[in-house]
Amino acid sequence: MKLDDAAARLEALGNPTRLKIYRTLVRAGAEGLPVGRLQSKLDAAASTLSHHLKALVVVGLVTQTREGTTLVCHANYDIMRELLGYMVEECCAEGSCAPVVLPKVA
Amino acid sequence: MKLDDAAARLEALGNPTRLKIYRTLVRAGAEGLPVGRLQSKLDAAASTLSHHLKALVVVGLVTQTREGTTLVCHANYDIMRELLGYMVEECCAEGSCAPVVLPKVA
DNA sequence: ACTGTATTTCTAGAAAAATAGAAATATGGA
DNA sequence: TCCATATTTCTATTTTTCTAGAAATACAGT
Repeated sequence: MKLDDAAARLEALGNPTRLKIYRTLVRAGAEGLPVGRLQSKLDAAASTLSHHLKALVVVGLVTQTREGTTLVCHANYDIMRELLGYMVEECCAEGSCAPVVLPKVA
Repeated sequence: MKLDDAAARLEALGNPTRLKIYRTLVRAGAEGLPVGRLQSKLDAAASTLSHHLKALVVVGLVTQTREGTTLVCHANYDIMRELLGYMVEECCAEGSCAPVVLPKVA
């Protein structure tokens, strides 16, 4: 992952509303959640939510699949994995190491 | 870690200049780097660099220790660890799981 | 106290982001 | 085709961020 891509993804996550959206989708797992469901859960104006969702989709952290009249949103786990990898990459390459021990997660 | 703290930290990293600063510090390891060294490495105006560093310090991702006339900056690995943990926490709690496999790092 | 180096704070202008109402578009069904 | 529901795009306003020059502060040495 390039630095600018990583920065763009981190920026996308670096807003409370968007982080809440993303986490809600992570919790939802593979089946995802419709936009409308997100809207009621997060209690945001539809246009605002759409705006934030777009920001997450543009950087690849969220994907959307249409099911009839509703749009279902999914967290993209691959991109998240890459982003996490980027964040700890090359740790201490030029100095003594204070190792970044990654947390254990399902 | 609270959502707002996580968002603030991600936002701090979500700027190419600040991400470069942070990664440079991660590479530098435990001994850190003086502000001036960062400035020459990244070729930024001193005031701009100071501004960005402050943003990283405020959210706890970077710490500074004075050594005489120079300020040495260090990546805070503990905070990074917590942030990474937060990002994958509660994966799929409400749905079938597309597991987030964490990357292996030193 | 005076000088030099290191770094921050002040300031201000330009650019970008956040919010949300209103209008527009897309889909499926009657 | 017409309607209802779902979602986005348009538009505008307010707020925040970015950038960097100039001035100020901090420290160590003489």
